[in-house]
Amino acid sequence: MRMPTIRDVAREAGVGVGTVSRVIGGRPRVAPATRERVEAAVARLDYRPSPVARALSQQRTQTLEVVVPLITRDFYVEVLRGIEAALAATDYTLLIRTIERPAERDGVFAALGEGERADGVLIVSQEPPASFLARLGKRPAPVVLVDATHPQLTSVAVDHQAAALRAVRHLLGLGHRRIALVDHAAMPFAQGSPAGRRRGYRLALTEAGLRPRRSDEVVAAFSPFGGEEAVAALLARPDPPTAVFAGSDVQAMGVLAGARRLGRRVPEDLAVVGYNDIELAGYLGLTTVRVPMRELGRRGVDLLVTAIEAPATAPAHVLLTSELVVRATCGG
Amino acid sequence: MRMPTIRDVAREAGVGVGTVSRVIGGRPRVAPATRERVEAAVARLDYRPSPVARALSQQRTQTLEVVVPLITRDFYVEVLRGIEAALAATDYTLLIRTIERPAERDGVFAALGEGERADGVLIVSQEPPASFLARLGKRPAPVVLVDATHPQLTSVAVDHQAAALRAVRHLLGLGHRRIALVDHAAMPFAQGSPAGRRRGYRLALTEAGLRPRRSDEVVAAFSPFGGEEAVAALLARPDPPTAVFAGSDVQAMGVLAGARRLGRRVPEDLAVVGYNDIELAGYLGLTTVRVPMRELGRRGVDLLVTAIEAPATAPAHVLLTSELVVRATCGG
DNA sequence: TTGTAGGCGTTATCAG
DNA sequence: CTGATAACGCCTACAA
Repeated sequence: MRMPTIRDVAREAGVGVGTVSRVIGGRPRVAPATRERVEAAVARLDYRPSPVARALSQQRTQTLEVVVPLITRDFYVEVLRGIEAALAATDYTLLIRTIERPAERDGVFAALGEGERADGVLIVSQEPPASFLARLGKRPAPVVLVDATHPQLTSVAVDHQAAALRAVRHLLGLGHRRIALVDHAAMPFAQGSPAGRRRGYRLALTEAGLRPRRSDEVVAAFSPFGGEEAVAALLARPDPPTAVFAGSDVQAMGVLAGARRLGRRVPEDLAVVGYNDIELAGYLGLTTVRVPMRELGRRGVDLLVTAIEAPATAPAHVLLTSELVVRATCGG
Repeated sequence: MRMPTIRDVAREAGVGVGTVSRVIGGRPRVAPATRERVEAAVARLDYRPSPVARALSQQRTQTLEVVVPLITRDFYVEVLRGIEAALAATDYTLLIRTIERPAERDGVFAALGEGERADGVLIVSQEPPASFLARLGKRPAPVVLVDATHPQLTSVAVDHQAAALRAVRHLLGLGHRRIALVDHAAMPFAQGSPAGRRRGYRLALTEAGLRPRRSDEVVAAFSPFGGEEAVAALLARPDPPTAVFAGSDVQAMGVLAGARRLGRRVPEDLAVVGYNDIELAGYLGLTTVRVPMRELGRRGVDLLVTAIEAPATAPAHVLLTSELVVRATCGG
């Protein structure tokens, strides 16, 4: 019932363990005949090397750890898919940690580089806490930030500000002068995307000679309901906006439905632009910002694997670009 | 730059490694004063025990492996959330393997119980291949099937047939006599849910004295587009159905939109029932079958952890029940 | 209560 | 080309 070990194989094949190790490691310098004997013994015993023992001996686990916030959101799921896709080409395995509640955050980061459980870490949409950075200072381990940035750490991010700027400029170009921003609240430790979008939004208005109004920036729940509530409130005002830029397609979907429910036509009465370009967006004919979500994950893995395999170089900062996908809801 | 080991701590604290091991393992029988000295040394050195070495020594990795098909679908994401939730209470860690393409399947299962990389395995919505089962016969390892069943393996599943039966019965009770089934194709190695639903659908019709027609069973792409195409084809027939039972909420969403686009009112002209009860369903007012997706994951973890910690007992088979959530689209 | 030695399964080194 | 043997870092007897 015990799993056969390399020693069992060696005995079975009548060779030393070193030779077996060379054979299963696919290393050269072993006589063809010997190799064959060993392979036969491996097959007969159905031997499989222990990844744990190998990891201890080589100081390498062939595992990547990824820290990701609540995996419900399409954004993270897409990033994960990108990570998975990139991983398929390597022989690394994925260890996943999610931070669903802020309280979990400290524990997760404390255990993060913990005793080399993984060869590298991918942190998605989170700002690493100071304690973690301090630890890194002493024993630098390969870490890559995805959809976040930090001067000392390698990262792959998207410029949310530039993306929002472009989206709002497009609406301005269409003649809109009252444009509302409907976004979700920033996550406790990842102000990133909503903050960037807000800056881009304000900048676009300012550029056009308009004064951004705080009352046009609405924070709504991250769901269609949130979007619907927000648009209802906006349209109930004496001077309603003629366009809405939403911080997520999910909220944009609610904006669309809410506007229609109130008898407004889209895009004639209200133009709507979303963010992310999830699968649903195409179906809804939603004009939106296409964020390279999978690419974020893929590049993250590339950078991490490079960092693991190459000697520590200076942190790289990759910035991916988003593009505006014009469909029906903006009237462009 | 080297990570401190238990030996460094022992030297620093002026004790033996055994004592340090006892302290960090939280075991009793160590003098308070000694314990304090050791803890101080641990803090000073910022020592963290190596999970790899511990795993090798204890033959236990404190890791659970989960095999899940394409993580895009809400169903799997929800199951994963359930798994995560249950895991949070334990000190196990998650190793994830996805099977996006059928070709990956063999490789994943071949490497599955491989040399104790994990203490247990959770297989989601997949029928384990014969080769895997054979291996299990020789060296039984804790495995739990989620949303799938096998006589020899512990499992937690939902009765898709019963759920479909109930949903279609409901439509029949509302007076519908032409009810179409719009479902997606079964995955290569997991006929499970579409097959079960089809049986339930047919059974309900038969019970009501109706003859199920093959032409009323439409296989559509797993997307809103798929649902929309399917409903368009159905409504174009000379004798269109008055109700549609969809195999997923995502497709039901397309059915809704497609029907409306063709000028049909829902539920007056066409009743629609979905499946799964994803978040969007509530928003759309979609009547649907609530599948306990998170619960599947949670129970799976419970069963697995039990199997790991208790001696091998007979395989348990847990069957979870779904309920029909009546909202607006069925006219009930 | 505490220290020491042996073992967990591999890989790497180094004679032969 | 091949076989011992010493790490790798920890845990668990066992002895003191």
